[in-house]
Amino acid sequence: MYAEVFVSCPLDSSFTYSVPEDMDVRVGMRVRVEFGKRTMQGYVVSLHCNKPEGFKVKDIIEPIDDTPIFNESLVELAHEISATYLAAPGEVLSTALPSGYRPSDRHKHPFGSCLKYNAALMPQQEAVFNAILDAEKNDSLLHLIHGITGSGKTEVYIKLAQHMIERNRSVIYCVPEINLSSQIYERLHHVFGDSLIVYHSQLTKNQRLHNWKRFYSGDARIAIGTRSAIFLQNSDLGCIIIDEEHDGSYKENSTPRYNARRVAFYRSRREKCLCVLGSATPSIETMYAAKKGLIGLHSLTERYGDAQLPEVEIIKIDPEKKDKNLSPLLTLYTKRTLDSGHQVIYLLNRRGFSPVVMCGSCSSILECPHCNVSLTYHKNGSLLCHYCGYVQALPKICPSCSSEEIIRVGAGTQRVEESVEKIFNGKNVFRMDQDSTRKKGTIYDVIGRMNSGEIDILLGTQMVAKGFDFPRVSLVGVLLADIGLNIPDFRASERIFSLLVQVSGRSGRGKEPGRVIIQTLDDGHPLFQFLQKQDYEGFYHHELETRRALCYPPFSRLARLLIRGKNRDAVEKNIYALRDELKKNMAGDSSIILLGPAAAPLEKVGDNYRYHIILKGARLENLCRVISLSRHIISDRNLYLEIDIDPYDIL
DNA sequence: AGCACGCCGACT
DNA sequence: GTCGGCGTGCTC
Repeated sequence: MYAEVFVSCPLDSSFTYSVPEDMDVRVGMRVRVEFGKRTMQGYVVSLHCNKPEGFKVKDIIEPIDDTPIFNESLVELAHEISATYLAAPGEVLSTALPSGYRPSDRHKHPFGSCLKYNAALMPQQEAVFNAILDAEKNDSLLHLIHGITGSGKTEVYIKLAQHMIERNRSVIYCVPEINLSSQIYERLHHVFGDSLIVYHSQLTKNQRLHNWKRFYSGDARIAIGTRSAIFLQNSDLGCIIIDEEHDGSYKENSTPRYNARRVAFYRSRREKCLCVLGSATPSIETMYAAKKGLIGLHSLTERYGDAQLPEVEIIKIDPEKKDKNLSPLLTLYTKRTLDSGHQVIYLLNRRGFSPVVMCGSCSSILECPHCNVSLTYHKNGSLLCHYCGYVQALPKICPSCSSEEIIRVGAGTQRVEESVEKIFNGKNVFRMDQDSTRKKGTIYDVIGRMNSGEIDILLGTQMVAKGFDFPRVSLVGVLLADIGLNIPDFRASERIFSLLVQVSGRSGRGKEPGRVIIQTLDDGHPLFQFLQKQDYEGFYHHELETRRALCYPPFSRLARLLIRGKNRDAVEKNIYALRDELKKNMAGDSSIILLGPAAAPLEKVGDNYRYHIILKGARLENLCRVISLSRHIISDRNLYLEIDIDPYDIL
């Protein structure tokens, strides 16, 4: 007996190993094999009796699993993903499957008591629930729930999940971040008990394996997790839920660069299961597909309970003024809100103390020696690179002109925390960013302290914007809405609009009406008009026209080819060679547009120079064909070619 | 991707 | 003479 085995290597084909007489090896098992000089984990995708010729066959060393942990349908899915994202099937399988050896159930989820499940659906929610199930009968499987913040999308998801589980089918519930998964975990646990598992990268390998097996066997029927949960296997998948479908974290940032949302579409089609996307600010691509009728569109326009959408005010701030971080109006509203016993959330999407340190004499900016980004000053006196983690002490004199006039420009969460504490003396300010929540469980702690009323002002980066449900927050302040708006990326507007709608939605979730104050340097930017009216439709149409004019998605598919390496000349030389090869292979295909080559906006990260080419094409197959034909041109082992199909950002 | 082999420069 | 640079090729 012989087994076709994939290993995690950038190689297209499987390898044949012989199965020793007395060894129990079945399709869907992981095995240990000798591959060249090393032993690796392999994935058995088929068995046969044809003695291969032309090479000597090695024995499988031993099976890792005693029973299969995946089936043929995952193998087919892996091939589809491999073809779409131009990654090797073995690499896809190793990403999709858990890698532990000994299943462990030692994982304990932190429990709090901040959320309660309310089973009653409001009429709109009920209508959406019914519409989706009706459509399912007609094999209409893809659905988008466009629901304003606080409209109770989660209740609809839960009802759908219950419906499936009652019919002995299973459910995968994807959320963008682990952060959110612990909150929703608790809520779902009340409903589904031990039938629920979690699946994300913060579990250990063995915990992942344990949960994978529980879901695979049908012992657990519902899984909540981040993007990797999209690969969970089950004999009868009934529904995939992609919450906050617009979120960029569904896109994997290393090979295979898949998007869990697209994988969900593939699985929905293959396994005839429902796929329900939800968002208050759907991605332009998803909404476009919905409006074209390719995805069923459902709206939730009312907030759950008695809550109303908050009132939004846009304030132009003067960068010259001393109180630019906290305008008089925001200060006033904050005082009022705190005086009435409510809570405030401030969003400042930038961590550290000050994002730029420059010399007042020669105006040179201190940059990371490994990346071409400015170093951020942190409170402990260090200068930190937010890309590669490089740390150095704040220099006493300017490295280029030796002047002693070192100025810290701009404000991050740390600096604003200091001034907010000063202004609202005696109030409890909590700063929530990557630096303050590095320790496990901190976020859970914050949730408890917000609910108990211990925290008055929660100040943080985009972390504070997502998914929280604090009924006593009635004011949200965005301290500088411009951060990230002007980066050279076609999704910048969409990202910021979504973030600002999301954070606005944290205000006014209880009985008290909410208010949002957005401070910006550029109140003329069209985005703010739509934001002020909480007008997603308006923003969508505006953004769609921009995309149409420049032929960006949804009017094209994109592929990004990036070469990185330590030697700038080699990178540059090879990106031009790649350009020539692509052009050659594109000949006659006028449907593909090639942009570049150019230095990537982040030209150097971690000592690697980065140059890229963007391809736009009407059809993904054509893009993939041209890339496949051209990629071999890069053979320099000191260079690395990143192929990113449907990139989320192009920095 | 690793990890070999292999073929030339500068060292004890 | 050999230690070690990284170009090229293979992995069942």
